[in-house]
Amino acid sequence: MKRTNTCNELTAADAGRDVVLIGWVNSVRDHGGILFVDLRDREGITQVVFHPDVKAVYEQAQKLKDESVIQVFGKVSAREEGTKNPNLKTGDIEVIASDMIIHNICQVLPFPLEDERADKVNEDLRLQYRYLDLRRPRNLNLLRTRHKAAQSIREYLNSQDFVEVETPILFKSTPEGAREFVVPSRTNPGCFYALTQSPQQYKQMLMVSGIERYYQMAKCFRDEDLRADRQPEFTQVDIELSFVEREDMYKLIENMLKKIWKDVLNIDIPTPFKRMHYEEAMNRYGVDKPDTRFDIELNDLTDVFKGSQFKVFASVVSSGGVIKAINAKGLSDITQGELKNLEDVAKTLGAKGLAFIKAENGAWKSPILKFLSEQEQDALRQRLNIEDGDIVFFAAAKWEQACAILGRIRLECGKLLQNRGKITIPADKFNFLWVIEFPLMLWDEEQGRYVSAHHPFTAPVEEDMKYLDTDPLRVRGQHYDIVLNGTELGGGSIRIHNPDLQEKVFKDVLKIPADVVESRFGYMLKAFKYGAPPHGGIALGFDRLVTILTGRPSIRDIIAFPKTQKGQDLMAQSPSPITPKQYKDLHIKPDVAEE
RNA sequence: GGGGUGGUAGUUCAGUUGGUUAGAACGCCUGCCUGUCACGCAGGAGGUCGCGAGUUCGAGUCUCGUCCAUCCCGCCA
Repeated sequence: MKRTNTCNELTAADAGRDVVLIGWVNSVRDHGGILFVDLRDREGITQVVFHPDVKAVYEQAQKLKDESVIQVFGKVSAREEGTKNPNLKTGDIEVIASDMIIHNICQVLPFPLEDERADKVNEDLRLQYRYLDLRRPRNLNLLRTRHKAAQSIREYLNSQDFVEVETPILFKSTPEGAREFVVPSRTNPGCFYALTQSPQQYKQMLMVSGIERYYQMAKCFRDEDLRADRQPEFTQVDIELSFVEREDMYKLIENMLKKIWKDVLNIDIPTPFKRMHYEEAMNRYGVDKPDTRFDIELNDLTDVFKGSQFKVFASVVSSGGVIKAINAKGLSDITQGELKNLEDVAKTLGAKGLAFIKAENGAWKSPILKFLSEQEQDALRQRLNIEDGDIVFFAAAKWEQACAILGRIRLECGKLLQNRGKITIPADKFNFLWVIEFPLMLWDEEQGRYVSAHHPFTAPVEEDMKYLDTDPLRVRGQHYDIVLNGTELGGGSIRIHNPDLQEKVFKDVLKIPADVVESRFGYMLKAFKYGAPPHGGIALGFDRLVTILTGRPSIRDIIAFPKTQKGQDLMAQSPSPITPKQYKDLHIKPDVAEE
């Protein structure tokens, strides 16, 4: 080995020992007659001292640049009182250098690596030099935390007799779901693989195989536009079990998350988690992944405005829509700019505007006040508990849309109130929540047919089975989402294992043509006829999980080599063109014609 | 595909109603300095103001286009 110790190890007890350290030059402080180097490896920092009496080594040291890699031979020396550095774990000692090997002189850095400054540097520059950005101890530790979380998950699932199985990444195209990355097949001209969006079908096949308990840290790929919490390739903790019911899944995942939080953060999270029906989540919080760390909730006022003189609301009600409102308590001091922002948010979700009532100095101020009758105002005051200092926002639209609008407004108000110090949304509070009883189907206006709310393999809730033909929207699925502080960590379901029911869902309910069903899912339907066990599973977004564990704002922070919003790797510069020969071998032709 | 924000020195930023030679901090280079730990001190170099048009006597500044990054909507069965 090139070293005797790492840079976090040496203490006063080691004084007098001959040691070898190797690492990066964190900083050089040249005092003319004496020179200090802070030597850093992944474990810590140790101060190395170069004296001019060891002339050759001292002169070498004067040429050192930050981030160069050096190997230092020397003797541990206890620092004299007054020269100790209490901020450093090894601050009681220093290594007096007697010899040094310079392994690599570092060029001038493209950006500073010191955290406070580096965090402000343009992300595209940092991504070009991702290896340098990662070298910062903070970022290196993010990868180590990620590793720790993965270990914790494996330990837990292994202890529960799960078998980790690797499933193919080259799968077949399933155009029903997300847009896919497609891979041309050289040996099958004109045919393409698709990279797995998730190992869903493979893991269900493993259940038919009889593996009973499967997991995988599965790489998944989706060719959709990126977000702060979305990358084109990402990792799922993919789990599937046979002979289980929903309750078993809840317990399994609760215990797993409990262990992760204990192992990584040393925090005990209480179990079991709360459960909330989809409809309740929508009605109270306006989303299916509510952040329950703060109290503002939606109210339904549809009945108040039925037949109202206020035509805008009344007409929405008469056409089957709803009127919903939230009271952002204490936010009447909202600025014009902030109000405008909220309005813009509402508009991006399809609202025509954002009606509000401000309660200030004992009076209500609102552009819609003149349309509201005495009774309506009284009803609002009571139902929404409107007091001085409050502001109420309204949404009038179809149920889902009204919920969605106020769900977003709720989150925005939460931020504004938090900035004003009027509420606290604690970052260290972990409100885990199961959202359950989702509808199995949604009506897709564009396609003019029912579509699966999640995926077509989800089993219907037993007692709703009877509505499958008559009123599919009324059928709830045996689906569950695990939600944490407003983030969907994952979701899963008990699956259909009856081939007749599965076929019925494909053909009769989802109206997928028989030949398409056959080509896309034929092997599954066939497999289910050979002894398919009842089974269910879940997939948790591992990157999101680690993002939350580390408290980072972006998923990119906890991925070693993340891609930009356009899906590029700025360091390796992918994607990139391929050669004409490659096109030929792959039996494809370039088409970069203008749209 | 749509909307917002940003792009000025290696980095982070400032740059007034359009007006002389575009500034600061850190970094870099040179010199000095024997106890610093974000060492200090003195001096110096460093710019196609993302790119391309346009308006103007004159554009970092105004207009249009375009590229890149980022946040959001659509999308993510």
